[in-house]
Amino acid sequence: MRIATWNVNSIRTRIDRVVAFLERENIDALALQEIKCKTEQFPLDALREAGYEVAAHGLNQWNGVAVVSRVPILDVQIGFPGQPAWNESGIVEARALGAKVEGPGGAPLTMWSLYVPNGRELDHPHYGYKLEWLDALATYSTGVLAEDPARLVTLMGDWNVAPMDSDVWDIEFFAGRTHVSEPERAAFRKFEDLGFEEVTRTRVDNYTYWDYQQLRFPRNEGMRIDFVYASPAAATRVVSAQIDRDERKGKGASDHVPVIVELT
DNA sequence: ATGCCAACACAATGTTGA
Repeated sequence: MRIATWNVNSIRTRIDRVVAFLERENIDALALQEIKCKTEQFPLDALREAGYEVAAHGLNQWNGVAVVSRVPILDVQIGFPGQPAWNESGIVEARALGAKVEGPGGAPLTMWSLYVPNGRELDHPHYGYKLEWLDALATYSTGVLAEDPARLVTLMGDWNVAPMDSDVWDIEFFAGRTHVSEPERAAFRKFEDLGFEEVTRTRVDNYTYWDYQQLRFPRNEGMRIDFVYASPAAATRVVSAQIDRDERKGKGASDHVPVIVELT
């Protein structure tokens, strides 16, 4: 079974690229972030024609997450228990959707599509929100594994954290900025302590994001911030991972590219 | 060989992203 995650930066703008990607890469289930539309605005028709069903959650033009699947979606969770609200609004943003799908060998697989808050600046309230958000996700994930350690779960998406210096094109450029600070990195690493394994790091070496500005892609000045954490049982089923760098090319590309994981 | 920011709402700019 082939699953993937992709910050698509507007599903309505990029629906054709998404359908082409699913078919080209033979993807069974795809976690999307930044769909940038309300749930009812999600373009379903082209995906249905291609044989995919959709679980989506979008409140407005910001954020928004979804899972697109050609294997049956058995259950959907909007947000995770304990997910913090964005303080300035009090709204629990559309940044997490869990879809239980018919997974490898028919075993249920819960795919969490996650769009971790950006943080903006180190002294901005959004940064504290980001750390709280990751901590709350870790707490929830601890409970999930405690209930049943054999569960197949993937925490996949745009983590907005570059865990290692080599995950950014110039660590000096990021001095004093978000994504590389130690608290963010510690919050990311915590999932390893809980028993999750980030399954792409050892299998593929590439950036997953290049800014639209400053010729970042032609110069290969990117960031690695999209990851797939797998529960212990899911991690043992991983056979390969790839980063679809070619998706960043050409007119109408998202600034992120898909990360693909094959499970057996 | 990828190319100098893009998407949204809303109607001229403002917000967000990383």
